[in-house]
Amino acid sequence: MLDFNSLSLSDDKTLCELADLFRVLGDSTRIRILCALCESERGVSDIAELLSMTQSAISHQLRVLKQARLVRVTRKGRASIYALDDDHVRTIFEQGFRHVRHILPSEGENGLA
Amino acid sequence: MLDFNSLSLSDDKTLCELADLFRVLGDSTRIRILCALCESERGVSDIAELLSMTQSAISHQLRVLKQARLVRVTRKGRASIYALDDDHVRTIFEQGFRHVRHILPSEGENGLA
DNA sequence: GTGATATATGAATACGTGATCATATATTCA
DNA sequence: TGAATATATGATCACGTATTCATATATCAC
Repeated sequence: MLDFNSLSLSDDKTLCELADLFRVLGDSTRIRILCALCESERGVSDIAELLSMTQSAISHQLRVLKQARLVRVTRKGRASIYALDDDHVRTIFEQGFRHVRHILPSEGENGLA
Repeated sequence: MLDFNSLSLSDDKTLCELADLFRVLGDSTRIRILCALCESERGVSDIAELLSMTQSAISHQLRVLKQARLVRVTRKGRASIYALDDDHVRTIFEQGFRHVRHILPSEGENGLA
């Protein structure tokens, strides 16, 4: 557990970085990209085809995800292979899903998924 | 652990809800409000003063946070007291911080906080 | 009831941003 | 080298949204 007293309002820089992280996650295209990468690493055009979007749109979004340290790239020939930067992203996702799906309707851990 | 195979691209509705949740978290004002509420429940004008913002701006944002089920309200006299909806929010924050602060540089759980 | 206080809300505006189009860069192969 | 393929990038536009201002609603004290 982290110490949330350290999250006091004085630490504005960290809070802005946190908001920035969530802002990057707050777009359905980027979420779908990350989901695609949860399964396995992929090239740009593969992702574009998976999501039925243009290569350009995906490339632009991958740039955003890379800047946020959420994905990493490796060149393989003329392809850029993108992957989740670490398993961290999965954990953030997991908590988000718990909220969205109301696994914890109000309090208590008795899952009624 | 959740099953991330269930996060396949077919489940677009859930993915959009997830993006919506993160979008709400992706604003520094709302993050600061939630942080203020991490400490204790508070009235609107208290929050406004804490963040040096207008009552109106805070009220508008609290509405967004309420719609996202991130905060709940109780009336006490003429004051509306806002609080985190559940401890869930803290957990989501925690994961976000872990990423921002790079507590896990690449992999492994050995915290070098 | 009136006045004071606390919050909510609607309209307007300024700003950020996601997708598109055209084009540039990079890599492989002949 | 030149053609083909894969990706990156800059400009533009349309749209969403955070804040402000003015005002409405609600609650308490009298």
